[in-house]
Amino acid sequence: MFKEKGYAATSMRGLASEVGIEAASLYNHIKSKHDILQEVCFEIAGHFLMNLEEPYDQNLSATERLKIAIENHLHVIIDNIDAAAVFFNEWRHLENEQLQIFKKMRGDYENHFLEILKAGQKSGEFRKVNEKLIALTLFNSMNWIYQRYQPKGKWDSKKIANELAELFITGIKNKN
Amino acid sequence: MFKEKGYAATSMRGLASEVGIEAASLYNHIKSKHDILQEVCFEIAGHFLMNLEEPYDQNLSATERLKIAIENHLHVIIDNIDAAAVFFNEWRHLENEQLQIFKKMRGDYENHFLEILKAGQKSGEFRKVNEKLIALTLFNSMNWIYQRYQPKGKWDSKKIANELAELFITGIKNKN
DNA sequence: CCTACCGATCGGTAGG
DNA sequence: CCTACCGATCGGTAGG
Repeated sequence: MFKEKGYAATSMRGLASEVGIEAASLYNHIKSKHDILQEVCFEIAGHFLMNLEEPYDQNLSATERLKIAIENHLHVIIDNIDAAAVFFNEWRHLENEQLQIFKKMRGDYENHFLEILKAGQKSGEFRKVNEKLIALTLFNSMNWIYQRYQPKGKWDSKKIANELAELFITGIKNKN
Repeated sequence: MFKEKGYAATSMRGLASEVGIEAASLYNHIKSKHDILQEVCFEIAGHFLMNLEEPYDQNLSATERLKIAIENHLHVIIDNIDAAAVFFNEWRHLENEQLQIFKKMRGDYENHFLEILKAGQKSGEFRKVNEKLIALTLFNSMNWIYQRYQPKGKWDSKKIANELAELFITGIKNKN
């Protein structure tokens, strides 16, 4: 419901009737409406950040690391498609410290892409680009997929990852 | 306020106090809260669609047409940055026919990118790609820019357009 | 898990 | 443009 109507437009009574109980009964399972949003957002944030913590083989090229980062990112979205939608659209309804923590996590995550781009330019694999612009473009170009991906549809998550990785890597490769 | 808090979480009283009047007085200028959303969404939709209606030189290559489409699209967003944010985030609060019209317009617009990709593959300018996936990726990879673009910041709208166009066109060009 | 209820706030209208 | 107000609905609590 958060995905379809948005956090603010979803009522506790609406959530309750979806589960078949009264609104008051929800409070035996959760502390508040905000609590649900927090749990969803930070659960997904945790999935994304886990991808960063995996130690990577130092021998991997920036190209290979970028490909893995794209694959991992897409898999988190596709494996948690409804929660990912809430994560991307409703995070701004987080409050105070939660919002700060969220923004910090997102920044750290974006920096991962930035660092790979820098490494690739340094090694000569990638051409000279506006790293920040391209890192944000790359990041955001994957984040719409929850809107269109259908679990039983004709798109396969591995094919999507391969196609997007090829698009971007070809797009920033040094020509030669 | 729709941009920062979202449509549902923005109250008429909040809007009114931002303008320095009482909530009731707003209704001398607008019909309803929904009306404001509609006007914002369809104003931007109109800007996007105007880009499609411009007749294009039949001699232009798909590559050149794609570049122009990217430039036009980014300019609409950058020239209407707050309204564009509402357009992208709040359209789902449109109702009934308005929502149907909106989705149809968006579909038509996405098809424009799709057609350029198809034309480029036919002419041999572009390699074989999953056109629909790449068209949606291209479309969505530009739509985050309102989140980060600062009118007085260091990014220039033409530089952004050039850099993104180069990224994508290089990414789908035939190798030779 | 429920009924019953709280104060607050919502979009909007009447009437001036 | 305002005051005054409408019915509806909100998130949440008390008490069982």
